[in-house]
Amino acid sequence: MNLKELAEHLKLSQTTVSRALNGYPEVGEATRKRVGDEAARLGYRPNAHARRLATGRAHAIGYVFPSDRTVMIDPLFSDFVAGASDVYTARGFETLLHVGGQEDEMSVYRRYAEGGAVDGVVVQAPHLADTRIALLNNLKLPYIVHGRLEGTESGYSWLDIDNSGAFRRATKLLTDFGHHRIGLLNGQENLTFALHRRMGYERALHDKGLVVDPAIMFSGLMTEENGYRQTKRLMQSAQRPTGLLISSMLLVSGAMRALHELGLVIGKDVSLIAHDDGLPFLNAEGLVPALTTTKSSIRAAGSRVAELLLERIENPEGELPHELWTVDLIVRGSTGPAPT
Amino acid sequence: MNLKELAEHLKLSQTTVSRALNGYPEVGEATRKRVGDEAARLGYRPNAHARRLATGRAHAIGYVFPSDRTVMIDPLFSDFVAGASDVYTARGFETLLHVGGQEDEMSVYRRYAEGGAVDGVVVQAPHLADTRIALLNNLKLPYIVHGRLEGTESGYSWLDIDNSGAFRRATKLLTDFGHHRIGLLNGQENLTFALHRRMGYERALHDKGLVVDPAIMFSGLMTEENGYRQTKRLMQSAQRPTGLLISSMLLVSGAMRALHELGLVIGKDVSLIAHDDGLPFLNAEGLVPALTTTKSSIRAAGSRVAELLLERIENPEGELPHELWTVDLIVRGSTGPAPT
DNA sequence: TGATAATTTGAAAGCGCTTTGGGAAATCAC
DNA sequence: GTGATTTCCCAAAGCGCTTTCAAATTATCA
Repeated sequence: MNLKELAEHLKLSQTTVSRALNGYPEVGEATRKRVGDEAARLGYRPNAHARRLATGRAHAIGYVFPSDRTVMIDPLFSDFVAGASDVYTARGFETLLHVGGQEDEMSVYRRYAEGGAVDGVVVQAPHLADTRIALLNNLKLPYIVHGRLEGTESGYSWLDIDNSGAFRRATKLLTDFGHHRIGLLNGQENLTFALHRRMGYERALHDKGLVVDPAIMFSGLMTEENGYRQTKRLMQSAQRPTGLLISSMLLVSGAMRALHELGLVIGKDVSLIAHDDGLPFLNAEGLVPALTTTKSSIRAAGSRVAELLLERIENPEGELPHELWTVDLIVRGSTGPAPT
Repeated sequence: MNLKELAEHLKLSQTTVSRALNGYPEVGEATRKRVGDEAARLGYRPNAHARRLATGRAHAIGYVFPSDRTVMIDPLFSDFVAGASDVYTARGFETLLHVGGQEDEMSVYRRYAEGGAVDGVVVQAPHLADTRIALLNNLKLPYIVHGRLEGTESGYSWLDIDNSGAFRRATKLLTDFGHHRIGLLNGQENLTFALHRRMGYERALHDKGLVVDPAIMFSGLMTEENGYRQTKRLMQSAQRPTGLLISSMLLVSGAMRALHELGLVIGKDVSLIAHDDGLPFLNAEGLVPALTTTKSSIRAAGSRVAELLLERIENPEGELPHELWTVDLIVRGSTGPAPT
């Protein structure tokens, strides 16, 4: 069943049927209803590709992830995309996913733009030497960055959480509790989110006149195993920290394992604050003790990014949107006064 | 730059240029080279939608996930899709993703099929009352099931791992070690993979003449928290198990936390075997003690499913492919003789 | 009532590609 | 040299929609 057949069946022109179905005003209410009813009854579905060709709009958004596992390794991405998918579907957009492979990220963008495969893309996990933005500007492919570039916040649209502020507050909570030796288990610091977290952490230390000691810091893949190993390393060092800031729940998972093994009591011997992206399978509140966290839903961010991107596509000449989300600090049982 | 312009520039017809670019034989080698070179030089990219419209093939595969979180909750899916994406891109296919939202899974399939949006779909996580297969058969939309339906293995194409065999062997390992009270922490048993695992487990118990005790079994969401809670429940019950079979690494993560808390030594007081999908962020070998696992890479399965689906699309009349993968049992330090 | 405006419908062009059905030129057999 | 193949290329149709431009119908008003 295609438009032509439907039109013939209704004894109307394709034009009218198309208009009726797409909500154009130049069609009588009676006709519109008749067309709508028949289309539904016969199960007519417009051919997506024909529509795209005719309108020149892809009605699709692209998500491209690099082939090296550094980002994919983190299960965050599924929640992020899930949050967005809702939004797209509601607006009649498809979600295109591309993960790794031989073709590098840049040439995928190029292919997307030049072949008209998508109307826009979401840029994930910006890093320090990120060249994606420049390319996308060049290609005139609308995009929105989840996160921020380092150094500049203008000239592109973004949505980010206040990583720096969150970690600053978290660190301050610990210093206020009397901790003066606080470790940091962070993501790879060539990713701006991780860098910002470190900056917030260092800033809070400076505020209190405390030293920043690289010996009790870690930056790398946020796996359970790294959480375990690094926590062990830190806690077995000569001057072990009494507080730990941890950038992801997976790192925490390993960290807690290490602490248990060392016989250290969380919230007493050592205070823990983790960043919680709200992943459904690893709940900070369900731990014992319940974790103090800086919390921000990655799924909600995914949805909002999607909305902003669609707005941008509708109105390419408008202001470049940007949003900075504050992060909740939720104090639970894993933080307490520094041991004396 | 479109085909017409490229053709004019080359002083050739669109026909010839199209054929040269797509590798048809009716074009001279010299011409083909000239066309290819110019196309590359000018950065010509065929418009994907026009091609789809002309060929009637979408060159896209759909992945649709239900809106309830039961599947999405598990980060497996990202690795599964990542494995597939490689394959698709190499063959010029896009990956379409749809997650939840108002529209239910079934109507997404319908839309995909009737609107020609995709050439095929991958069906994930089949469950007992699964109606997707019937619908897809009806819609004549090629598909492949990752997993199996309950009761029948013919009439549809599938790729599955031998869940039943894996858990049977794992259970046998424990019974051979002298365990006769073995707990099971499983996924939701309306999902066939989980059901099969339980069947393998029960079968092995029967083989040894051991009773199947529902009191030391759990079926539900595979979250860290459930792993923790259920392990606590089991180990605090009157007749606590000396062995534990666990369906996912996330459950294990919680289980180990509970065991540490209870002061039970893994591999001695209690033996652990987990199913490991090869997720990069939670490594069974890195745990202490290293975990005995039934291991099967979900990423590899994702790739292979993709290949099979593409074959099926190329040759819709061919045999329905199916593959059953055996699962490795890797014995490490978390299993040992039953305590006396 | 006739002129004008507003509403409703249609014919046809066009989006950028693939592919059918030929046709011209080159090659071959004899 | 002729006719039969083979090789290489092209014009034009068509995929299923949207949208422009124009026409037909109905409503409005002096």
